[in-house]
Amino acid sequence: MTQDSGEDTKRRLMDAAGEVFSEQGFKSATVRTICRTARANVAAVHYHFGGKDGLYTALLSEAFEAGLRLHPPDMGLPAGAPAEERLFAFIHSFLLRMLGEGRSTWCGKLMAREMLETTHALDHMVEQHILPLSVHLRGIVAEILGGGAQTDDPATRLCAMSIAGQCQHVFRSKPIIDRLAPDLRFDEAGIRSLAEHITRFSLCALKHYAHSAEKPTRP
Amino acid sequence: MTQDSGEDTKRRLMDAAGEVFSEQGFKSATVRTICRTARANVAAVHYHFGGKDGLYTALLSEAFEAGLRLHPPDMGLPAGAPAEERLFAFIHSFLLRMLGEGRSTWCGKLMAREMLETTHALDHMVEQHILPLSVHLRGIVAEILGGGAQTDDPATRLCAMSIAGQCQHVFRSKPIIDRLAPDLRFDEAGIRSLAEHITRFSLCALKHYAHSAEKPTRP
Amino acid sequence: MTQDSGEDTKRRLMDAAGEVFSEQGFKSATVRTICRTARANVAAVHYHFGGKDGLYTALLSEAFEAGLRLHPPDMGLPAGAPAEERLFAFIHSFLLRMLGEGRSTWCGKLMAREMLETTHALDHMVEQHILPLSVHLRGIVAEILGGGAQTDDPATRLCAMSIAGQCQHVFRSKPIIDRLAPDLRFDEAGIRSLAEHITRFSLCALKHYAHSAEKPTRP
Amino acid sequence: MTQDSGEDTKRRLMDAAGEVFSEQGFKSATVRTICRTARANVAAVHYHFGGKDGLYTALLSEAFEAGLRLHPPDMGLPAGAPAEERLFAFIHSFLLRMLGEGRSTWCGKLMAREMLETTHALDHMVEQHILPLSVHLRGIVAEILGGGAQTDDPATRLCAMSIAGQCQHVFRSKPIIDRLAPDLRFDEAGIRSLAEHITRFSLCALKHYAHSAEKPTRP
DNA sequence: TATGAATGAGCCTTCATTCAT
DNA sequence: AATGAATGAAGGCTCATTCAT
Repeated sequence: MTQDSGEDTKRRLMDAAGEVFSEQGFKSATVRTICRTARANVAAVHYHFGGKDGLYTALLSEAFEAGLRLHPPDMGLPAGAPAEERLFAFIHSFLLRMLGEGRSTWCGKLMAREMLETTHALDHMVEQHILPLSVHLRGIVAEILGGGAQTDDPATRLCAMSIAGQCQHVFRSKPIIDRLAPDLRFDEAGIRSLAEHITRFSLCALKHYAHSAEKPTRP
Repeated sequence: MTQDSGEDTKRRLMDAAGEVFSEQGFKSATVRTICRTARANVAAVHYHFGGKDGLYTALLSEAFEAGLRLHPPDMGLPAGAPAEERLFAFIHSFLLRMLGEGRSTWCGKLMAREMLETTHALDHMVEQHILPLSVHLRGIVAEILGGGAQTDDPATRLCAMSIAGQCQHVFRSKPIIDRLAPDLRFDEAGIRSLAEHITRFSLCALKHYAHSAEKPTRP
Repeated sequence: MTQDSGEDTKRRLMDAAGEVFSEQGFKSATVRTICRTARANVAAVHYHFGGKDGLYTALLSEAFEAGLRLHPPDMGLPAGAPAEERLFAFIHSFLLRMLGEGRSTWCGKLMAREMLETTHALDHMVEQHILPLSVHLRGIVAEILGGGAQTDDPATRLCAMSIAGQCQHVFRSKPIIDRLAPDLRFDEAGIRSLAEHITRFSLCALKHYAHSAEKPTRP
Repeated sequence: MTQDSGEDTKRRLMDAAGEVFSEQGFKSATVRTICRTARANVAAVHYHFGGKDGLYTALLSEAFEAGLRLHPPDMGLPAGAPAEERLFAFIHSFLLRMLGEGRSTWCGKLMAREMLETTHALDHMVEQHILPLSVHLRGIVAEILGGGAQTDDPATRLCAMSIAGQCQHVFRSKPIIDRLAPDLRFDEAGIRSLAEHITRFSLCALKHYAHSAEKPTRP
């Protein structure tokens, strides 16, 4: 209708796709539903994105970037800040990206679905966004582990995985957590509390990991 | 064909459904595929389970119990065993249930799906199986935390969540982990190694959690 | 509905496909039209033939065979009959197959369309049905040409082509012939007259072909 | 883009349509493909020709005339040339128009299509171009038949049809001929050879047709 | 005059489900 | 209890066409 309706329709389609895909998953979501939500024609998706796949890929890319832009993993901290603070920033921003409100959470939901029904978009996503995040976290971890730990050491990798796992859990198991611990709130303060716990738990672990027994003691 | 094919067909359908659903997801899986796998007629699913949904629900119920029966959370340890060993057993059995081979893993995949599209089956699942597991874990955690920590303390809950999160992560983010760390193997030895790391990481954390600062230090 | 409705529906679909495909061509014809004509469900085509392609291939095969069964190229003549008579039989049956009435003419129409929009079904058709016909004709031609002419000689091939061309023309250019020579009738007697002309024309040519100048004289 | 693109675009569209329509057929060819080939906008076809149909009709008209202009049926021979030479010229030019390269062949393909789905354009085409060609050929044929044969005699008509049929066959059954006789080439020399054969075959027939038995002998 | 965007009808196909046997 | 055939509702996609600029 308007002169810039070209980009406008594209925007509306992306927004609608974010809603629908993250709620129903790639397979379940239908192009028709997305277009109805976006008040656009069925053919618009194919015109602008080349098909359902194209729309999904474009969405995934954009969602990740939007999330990172809103809640960058260093949360504005200077690169020279102490590792402890940088770890907290990483964890806090992680939770905000996935538990916060608005379109920044699409990404988390979409990725969670991607874990169940992997599409070809995942490879690109890992290379482009997830690997850098992983390197970032492992840099912090290696510094805290100390003792000459490197970013690529197996121990560093495992510890980073333990931290990422804690972060993702509160999001991915939300339905269960809601039932087991109904008093946990996921508002701004609640998210901050969670971030503080995970940071504290992880710092304790990292600081003593190096001096702990390789295998659990068996007296 | 055979005379006792009544119950037999039902059995074969469940097995096939486990395979197909957990590999392709609920929506992607087709009744035809399941029936072909089970060497049964297309209409058999509707005859025995009333439809695709019914089959899925029936499967979900059975899968959890089968998993717990195969890899009980104490792995046969006596109730009086040291908390460290019981923690390792809990973590190890957790991983085995989800990363192992065969029908014990169906449950994990199906539960992961349930996190995205909650059905009425979840409430029953939580009450019946997950809450007991949670209590079990929190018992161990409280004991290790020491200092009079109770099973219901917020700190205990959070720490238990951190442990469960680490366990679930290796399973739920498998597609990503496969890409980021292609050398990680999930055979028997690999699973054991993972369990050892998570136990070690968590023990370090638990043992020093009580004496750590509430908030990350800000020197 | 009835017990043998399985084969019945298949039959009706083939009949409808013959009508629709031969009138509209492969691309233009729609599965819906065919199914409506056959009073069958849209999905029936995919159930019985695996798709539009499958139905088309099956139809083409069957139509050719039905035509040949109804009007065999020797028209019942003994193998030892004189070559002239066998040539007439070949030409006459050719015209009957394409200009006659009923389903035997589908094949001609379909093949005509195949010449314009070749589908993958053509290769099979050539190997299975057309090559044998070609060999048959060339056998007769070589015998009439005399002088030791072989079935595979270039001259034999060209002459056979000239004969086949005449036969096909009356069918393929029917709309034009109807306009240029409106008095030509294509009833039983008319077809016989045409066959007699083509046989006469071709016999004259074949009998003197060998002794004619290689190139048209240029005095 | 350029100032004179008005007529220029129309030209390019016609050329592109000739290529695409004659290769893919009316239904298969898409407006988009044609416009892409012509480096024109999707809407250009509708602007200049009123739609896909209009473009096709316009093309059909032009193609026939272009073909006849390029390869006239007398191929420049004086009207007084011997009938044998004029027959060869007629046949040769016929083949060149349909088997040659470039835009002269569009006509043949489009006409072949018209035989299957007659449009209102055919009547005009017959009156304007085909009837004159028919008269031309029948004049030659009557002369060769001799014995006072007239242009309008049934025998003359039938023989002319036999000749036209041979010419059209090599073009209309090309996909089959390519498979049955893959060594036949349709380059300049190949086309000349074919014209020589058809002329020779037809001359043999015409010269003895009058004295042959009405019906094939039955000894 | 020419264009990029938008439209809606229609196509082939797939699927869960039901029916008659 | 079990089967093969049939059904109808979508689903993704393509296409000719139109619209606003």
